[in-house]
Amino acid sequence: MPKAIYQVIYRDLKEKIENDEFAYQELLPSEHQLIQKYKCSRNTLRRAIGCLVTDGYVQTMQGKGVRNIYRPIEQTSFTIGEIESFRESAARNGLTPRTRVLLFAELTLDERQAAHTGFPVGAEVYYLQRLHYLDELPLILNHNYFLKEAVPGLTKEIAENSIYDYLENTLHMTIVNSRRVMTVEKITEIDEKYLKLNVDDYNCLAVVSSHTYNSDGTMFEYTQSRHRPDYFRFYDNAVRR
Amino acid sequence: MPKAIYQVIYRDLKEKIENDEFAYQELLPSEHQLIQKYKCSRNTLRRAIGCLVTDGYVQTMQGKGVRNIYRPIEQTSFTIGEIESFRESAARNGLTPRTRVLLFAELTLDERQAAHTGFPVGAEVYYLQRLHYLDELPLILNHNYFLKEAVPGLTKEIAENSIYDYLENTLHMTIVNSRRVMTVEKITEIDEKYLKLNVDDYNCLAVVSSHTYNSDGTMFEYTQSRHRPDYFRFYDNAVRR
DNA sequence: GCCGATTTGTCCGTATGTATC
DNA sequence: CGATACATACGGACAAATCGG
Repeated sequence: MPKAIYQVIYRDLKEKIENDEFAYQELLPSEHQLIQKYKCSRNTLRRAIGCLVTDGYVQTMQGKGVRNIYRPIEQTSFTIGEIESFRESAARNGLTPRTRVLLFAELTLDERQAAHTGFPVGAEVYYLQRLHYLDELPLILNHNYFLKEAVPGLTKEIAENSIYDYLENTLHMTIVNSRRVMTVEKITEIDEKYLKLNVDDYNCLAVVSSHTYNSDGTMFEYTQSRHRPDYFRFYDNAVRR
Repeated sequence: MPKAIYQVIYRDLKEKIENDEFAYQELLPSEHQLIQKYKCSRNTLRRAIGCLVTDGYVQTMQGKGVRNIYRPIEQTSFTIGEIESFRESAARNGLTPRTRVLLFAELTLDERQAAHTGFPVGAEVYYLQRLHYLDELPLILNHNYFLKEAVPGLTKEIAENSIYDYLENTLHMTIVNSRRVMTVEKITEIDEKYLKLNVDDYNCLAVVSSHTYNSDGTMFEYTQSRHRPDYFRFYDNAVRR
C-alpha cells in the first residue's frame, strides 16, 4: 500500500524492532550503514527514523546513535496519537470484534446539537448509536455523527461492519486528522443498560470525543465514545521538541 | 531559545495562527510565498509546516494549499502528545498553581515496586507524593519516582516548585520522551482525603502513568498522576500517516 | 586536554511526481 | 492543457556532540 520509499523503510525497521531484532536499549545501525542497506539518500532514511521517534520506538542521540526504546504494549489496549479503527485495534490485539447498531437515524441539526457536535446548524447528518463488543463483551458505546454530504450512502449494514473501511475503500476518502478530548463522566441509564455496568461498582466511565477531518479539510465526523472504565486503556507517546 | 531556523518559523506561524491572523479553514500563503518571506529553503519551510501539522494546527492538501484548522482549547485542560509540566499548563491557562509535598522519601526498590515502576530491582529512587492545586483547588495527586543517580540533589523545596525546571535549568538534563497510559481507577482512601472527593459523587478517577526518558536514553522517572475526574480533560491530535 | 573519526542535526538547491484548478 | 501547489527524493555542505587514542 505505501509506495513512498521512506514508508517502506519505516515499516521494515518498525517490524524488525517489534520482532526483537534489536535488544531494548541497543543502538540501531548507523545512518551510514542503513543508507547503504536500503540504497537511499540520507534525507529519506532520516525521515523513516523520524517516524519511529514519534512512535516512541527509538530515540536519537546526537554523536551517539539511535537507541531502541520499544516496549510491547499490553492486550486490550488502544493507542492514541494514531488513528485506528475499532476493528484494527481488535485485530492488533488478536481479539474478535463485533458491532451492534442500536440506532440508525438521519438528522438535521438544531442549535443545541450543532453546538454539541461542532457541525453548523442545519447540517444533515447520519446519527448512529453503536455498541462494540470484544470477545462478546460490550466495551464501547459510540455516538457517531457523520456529515451526509461527505459520507453518502451509509447504511446500517455498513455500520455493522467497518465504516472506516467503507470510507477508505469504497468512497476513497482519506482520513487525515482527528482531534480528541478525553474526559471522565457519570454513567447514564443508557450506558448502564448496554455496557452492563453496575452503578454500585463503577459509577463513571471514560469518554473520548473526537472531531475528524478528511483530506478536503472538511470535518465529516463527530464521535463520542463511552468506554467501560475497567477495560479502558489508552497509550500515548510524547516527544519534547 | 530555539536557534534552528525551522523552529523560529514554526513558532512564528504558530503564534500567527493562535492570534487569528488566518481565519479558520482559510489557506495559508503558499510554500513559495513563505519561502520568500522567510528567505529559507523549501525543506526548512516544509519542516516548520510539518510541526504545525502534528500539532493539529494546519492540514496540508496536495494541489490546494495549507489550511488553518486550529481551534483554541478550553481552560483547565492538559495536552497530550506534548510534554508539559503542571506549572506550564497552569501558566498557559492563566491559573495559579501550587504544589504541596505530602511525602519525600528515599527508597531502594524491591521486586514488587520494580515491577510497578519499570525500574530495575534495587534501584535507588526518590519517592514523592505531591498534591497539585489550581486556584487553591486540589486537582492532581502525584506519585513520583525519580532515579537518584539521574536526579541528584533533589530536595523537598525543589519539589514544591518545579522539578522540571530543576532538571532542565540546573542539571541541564534534556527530557526527550514520555510514554503514557491513561486508565480509570477506583478511588482510594488517600485520593478521597486529599482530593476532597466524595465516593457518593464520583467513585473513580482518571489515572495517567508515565515513563520518561532523558537524552542519555535512561528512563529516569515513573509517575502516576491521579486526577479529579470532574476537572480531567486531556487533548490529543492524531494524524494518519 | 587535544585531535580526528564517527554519528546525528540542520540547511540548501534541485529534480521529478502528483493533485488541483 | 498549462499553471500552481504540495509530496517525494537526491546529493552535498557544514555544525554539534560523542568517543577513543
